[in-house]
Amino acid sequence: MAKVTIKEIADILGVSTATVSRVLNNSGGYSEETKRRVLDVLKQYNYQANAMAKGLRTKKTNSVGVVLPDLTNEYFAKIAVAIERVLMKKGYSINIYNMSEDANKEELMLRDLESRGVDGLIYVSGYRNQVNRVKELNIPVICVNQLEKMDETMPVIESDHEYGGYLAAKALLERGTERIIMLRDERDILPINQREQGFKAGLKEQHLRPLHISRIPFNVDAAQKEIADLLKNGKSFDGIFASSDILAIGALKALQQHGLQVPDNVQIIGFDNVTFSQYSYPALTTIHQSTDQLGEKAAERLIQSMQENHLDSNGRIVVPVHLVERETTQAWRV
Amino acid sequence: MAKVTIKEIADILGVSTATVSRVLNNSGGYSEETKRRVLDVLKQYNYQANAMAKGLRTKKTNSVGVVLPDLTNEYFAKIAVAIERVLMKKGYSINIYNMSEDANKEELMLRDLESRGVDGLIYVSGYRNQVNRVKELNIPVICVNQLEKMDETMPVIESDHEYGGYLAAKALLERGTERIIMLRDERDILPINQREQGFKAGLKEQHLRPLHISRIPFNVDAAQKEIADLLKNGKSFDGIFASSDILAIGALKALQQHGLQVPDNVQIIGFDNVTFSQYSYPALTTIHQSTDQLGEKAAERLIQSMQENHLDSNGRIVVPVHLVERETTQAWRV
DNA sequence: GTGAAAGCGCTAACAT
DNA sequence: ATGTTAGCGCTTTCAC
Repeated sequence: MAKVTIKEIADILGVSTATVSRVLNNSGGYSEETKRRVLDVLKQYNYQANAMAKGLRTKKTNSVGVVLPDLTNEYFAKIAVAIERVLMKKGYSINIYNMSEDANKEELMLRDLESRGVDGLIYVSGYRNQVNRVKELNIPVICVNQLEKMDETMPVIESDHEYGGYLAAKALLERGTERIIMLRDERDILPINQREQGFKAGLKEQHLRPLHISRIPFNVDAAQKEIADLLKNGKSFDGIFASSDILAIGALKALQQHGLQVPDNVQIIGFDNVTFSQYSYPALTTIHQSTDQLGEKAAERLIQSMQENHLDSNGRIVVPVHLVERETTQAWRV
Repeated sequence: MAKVTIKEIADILGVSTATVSRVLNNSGGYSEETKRRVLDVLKQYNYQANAMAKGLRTKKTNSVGVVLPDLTNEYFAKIAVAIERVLMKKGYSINIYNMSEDANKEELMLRDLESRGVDGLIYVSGYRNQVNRVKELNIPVICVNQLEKMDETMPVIESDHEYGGYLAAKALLERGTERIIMLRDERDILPINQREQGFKAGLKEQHLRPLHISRIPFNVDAAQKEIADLLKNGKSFDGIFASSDILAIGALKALQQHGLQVPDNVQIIGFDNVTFSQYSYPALTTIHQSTDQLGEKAAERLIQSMQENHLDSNGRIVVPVHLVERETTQAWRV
């Protein structure tokens, strides 16, 4: 029951700890015969290496940190799980640092990161300053969907937000809408700005512009209130592009409470394809972001960096997005 | 930049490592004067203890494991975050073990748990056998909402599932429904069984019984299909109690697609009060479970166990639930 | 009040 | 092919 150590295994076999260690690490320098004997006893006693002793000696912990803004947000949780799936297979375990949008935690996180000696870090949705502080740890860092432009040396994995916005504009136009508004997260962050850019570019191809762009806090209630206000003020529109499904859901609710039919009177396209978007009524048409690919690619890239033991980058990886057509848009018309 | 060690601090000050260590741990045996000097240099060099060296020496890691079935499920993520909030304040960091409903991972988790030497463990939604295996680690373990009856020595924090079911029945009856069906997770697990018990007890008080109980897989589509089938087969009902919001959402969708009005023709009550339940249309009436309390109480209790260094229990803690009335039920009728 | 030294469990030179 | 040994960074007796 008490954990068995290398020394005890060695004593049982009458060999040295070095031999046991060699077998454990497959580092060669022993006969097939000893290998077999050692392995047997190891298994028999269910030997489990002491990670702290090993880490102290080797300066490698086989663990990586994952920093994200909010674990209760399905989108981030999915990315974390995808990262874990890949890293787990390679023998790494992960420490999640849930920032809870709380600046105080940053200091605590940095201390913990340093104290525990993670071998690498994946920073999801970080601001430039936050990421720069983390770089001082001198371990490989990968960003996923960064919120501000990083310096050139930072490897980044991101969704094709701009093309997503473009797809939304195109889809709305093809389905006959003409007076389109955009509902966007008020924060001046890269992914949202890029979605807006792409969206405008899509409209511009048809020599159109958004009728109106609302900048609102990132939550359902704000979106609901905003659409209700626009309606109350007599604003007339037949299409909405929301920068996130969260906002689209709020818009949908406001329209329904105002007695408007979706998609007959107003069509809506969201962004992210969160699980719930398929269960609203009507089900939300949206731009799909692949959290799986985001997480997997980030993990693969980090593993590569950790093995090659270099910190610098070879640029960005852009993960494609696509339109998921459901019920808040009409059948294709053109 | 390179991490500074106790030895370096000691050399700078011309004292021994022992003295620095004593100051660091507030263990006394030094003058106020030295304390001040040591603290100064510590701060100046931004000293950060090496967690591995410390852990190796003290056999304490100041970390606890949190095992849960699925991180991408908001319910579990919220519990994890609540646990973290409490433990973080006490200087613990947490390792999340996301089982992804995958039995293979259990072995990996146990190895990792042992190897990293966590000081305690919180097992969320575990089966008896799983928890028993974990008990062999000889560290304090707390269960949250266990899926099967544990032995008497296991401390458990759980929602009052039974009373929740009772509340749902009472609410449905008070709002005039008479032909009530229940939609439940098909798995034979404690929380769901208890909700059913309470629900039946509530009906029985009015000398009623559920018209029908459907056992279905735990996902939206299954619920939607089940209600669609019942409707197709001419089953007539005016109230639904779903054992989880997830199922309630599926039911709502099926009713809407069948042209039925909620709550006019059919009233629905769910369970859990997941974030999304307030944003469905109409918004879901549901039984609220406090993930915050569940997580906080589990963490507090674990801290106590770890400090007292005893493994046994003092029974169960039951966290209250309550009805959250929204739009899938009618106004109170008597 | 302070220092010397041992040792936690492991790996990696360096011997043999 | 195998053993001996030093040491990773820390805490904790035991001396003084």
